[in-house]
Amino acid sequence: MTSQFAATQNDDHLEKTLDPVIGALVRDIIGKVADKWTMLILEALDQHGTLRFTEVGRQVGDISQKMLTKTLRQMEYDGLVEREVHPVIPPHVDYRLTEIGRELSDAFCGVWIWAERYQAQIEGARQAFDKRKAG
Amino acid sequence: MTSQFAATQNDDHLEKTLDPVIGALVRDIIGKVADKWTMLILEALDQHGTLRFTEVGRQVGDISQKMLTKTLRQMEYDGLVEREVHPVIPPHVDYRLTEIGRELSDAFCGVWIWAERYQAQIEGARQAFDKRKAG
DNA sequence: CAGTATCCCTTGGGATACTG
DNA sequence: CAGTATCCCAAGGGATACTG
Repeated sequence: MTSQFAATQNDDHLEKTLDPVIGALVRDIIGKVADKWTMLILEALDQHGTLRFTEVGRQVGDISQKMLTKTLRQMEYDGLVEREVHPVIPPHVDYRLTEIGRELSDAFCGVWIWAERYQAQIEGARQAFDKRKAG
Repeated sequence: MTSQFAATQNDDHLEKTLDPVIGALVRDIIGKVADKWTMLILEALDQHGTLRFTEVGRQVGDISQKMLTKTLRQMEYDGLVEREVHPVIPPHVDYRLTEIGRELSDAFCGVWIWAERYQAQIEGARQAFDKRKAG
């Protein structure tokens, strides 16, 4: 804990911080999973079921090979995707969501809908903010 | 578009990428909002209603003043939080969620629940991954 | 095809010090 | 109290080249 906001020890009437209720592992998981590329890949695999490496990249669109590899590895590590290698030449590798990957995709669904629904309002808020600062 | 996975032009039978259906602005919004600190602050303000600058930091726990300021500014810019300055000495600044901030918090709720529910399974997947690579 | 390795620049993010 | 400003290091992330 190196936070500049740690509660003082004798202030025991203070409400607890998020730490105890949320837990370090959950925070770590959120840190890994609340990521743009993860969300995009989750979405792509959720829509298409099974995709090859290159197909995932094509579906996501604007992603470099490096980030695609890295994000897929992390997702595999966390058990969100299954990776199936067909030992043929040229190589053929399939990716698909696991059960918990699908569940996470479902959980993020609400966030996608939120972003879609309020994009105009967010744009408005940004312009209002700029105008406020300028004026 | 600098992706290495762009569909070739004459392959018009290919399924469309996520780009047209998701949209650049929505992707940008997700990029801003799918962030560990944003999620934690959203959660803190959702639980407590209104908090002062320092209180937000204390509730989040392990956040530096720099990231707290920066994240709160971005959230204000996007219209997720309202910032109310009381012109007194010493300064007093209140933060609270806007309507769309609360909606986003709700949308993220499913992700928190997912992380909470599957943390053991994720830990298991990680250990299995390590063992697979080691063995 | 499905990567890995390298280079190199940008951003994230903590620590510390200072200010109205 | 609620910030800004500065320094500095680590991680993100694109481009290119190479490999089984």
